[in-house]
Amino acid sequence: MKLITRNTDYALRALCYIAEQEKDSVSVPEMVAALHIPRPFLRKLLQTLSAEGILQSFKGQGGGFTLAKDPEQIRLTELIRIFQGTVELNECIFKRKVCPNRATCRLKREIDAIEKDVLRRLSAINIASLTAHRRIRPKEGVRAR
Amino acid sequence: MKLITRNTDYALRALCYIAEQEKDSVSVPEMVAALHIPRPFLRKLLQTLSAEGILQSFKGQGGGFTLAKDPEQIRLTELIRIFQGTVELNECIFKRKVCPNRATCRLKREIDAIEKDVLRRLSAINIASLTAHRRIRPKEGVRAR
DNA sequence: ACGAATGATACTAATACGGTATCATTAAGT
DNA sequence: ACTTAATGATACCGTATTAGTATCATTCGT
Repeated sequence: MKLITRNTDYALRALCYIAEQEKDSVSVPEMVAALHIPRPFLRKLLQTLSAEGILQSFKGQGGGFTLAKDPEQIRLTELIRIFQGTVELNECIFKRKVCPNRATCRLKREIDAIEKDVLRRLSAINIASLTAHRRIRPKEGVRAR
Repeated sequence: MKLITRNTDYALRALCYIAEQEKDSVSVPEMVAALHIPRPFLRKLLQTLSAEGILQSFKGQGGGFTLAKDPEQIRLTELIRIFQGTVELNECIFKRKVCPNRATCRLKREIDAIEKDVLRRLSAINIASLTAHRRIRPKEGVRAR
């Protein structure tokens, strides 16, 4: 049973790495060298983050990725949602229908409470809280090169 | 992302059902009728519980299953271990080796803390806490029929 | 002896996870 | 304009886990 899959883990590492660089953009080759993540896998993952609006990408020679949001705004729960779907520790078998079992529904309440707790704690984790120093991001849309 | 799989869920229901019956043993046909779990699936699951010492089984005509332990002693964490393996929300990618990433290790500490908390709360859940009333179990090895 | 139950075990189908491969598109540098 | 180095999009593959089925052997009450 895993709470965090490799996808999410790699994404976290990549995002932290990007956040820590004092650059305008970080390329895949650089991240492959630094993080030892399989190249095609990392690429797919970064593209997903880009499509989700977490990274901003720059195509062409000298291109790469940069954070599209403040590090504080990139939360672990969001990454889990992207790569692992909704956080539902529970998922009652009898969806929508009235649950016919008293014990099961009591269980559901318990698990729900635990889930809420886990989510609260997970959502406190973000890229800023995982990196030591803050990075000054360039202004919206501007990119000095 | 699921914390509890269907196996574990079904096992919980079956165990609660058995606990709630005031009988010496409960048969598979009865449970199939009551719980709507696919028969072969339920059978396999009960056999596993039997092999793990959680249920006691009686073969032959009129046979069935009964709890082998007090309901308080049958914990959710135990069922999760049986059907889903060790509870490890974390599982660092770099096992044994020194983790090369500062941010990742900070994450690991956080997740570890959350995991400990989840386990503590899950282990408080057991068959007794999920069923309304207590069942008076027959004495060790004795079975009036 | 028969029937109704569990024991043991092998098999199948669906899904998620981890990873690869390929071609298209874009933009910088010459 | 051409080349090159980067990302975009998309399809594919292998393995593990989960969910479920099928079959035959064994046991025991009647």
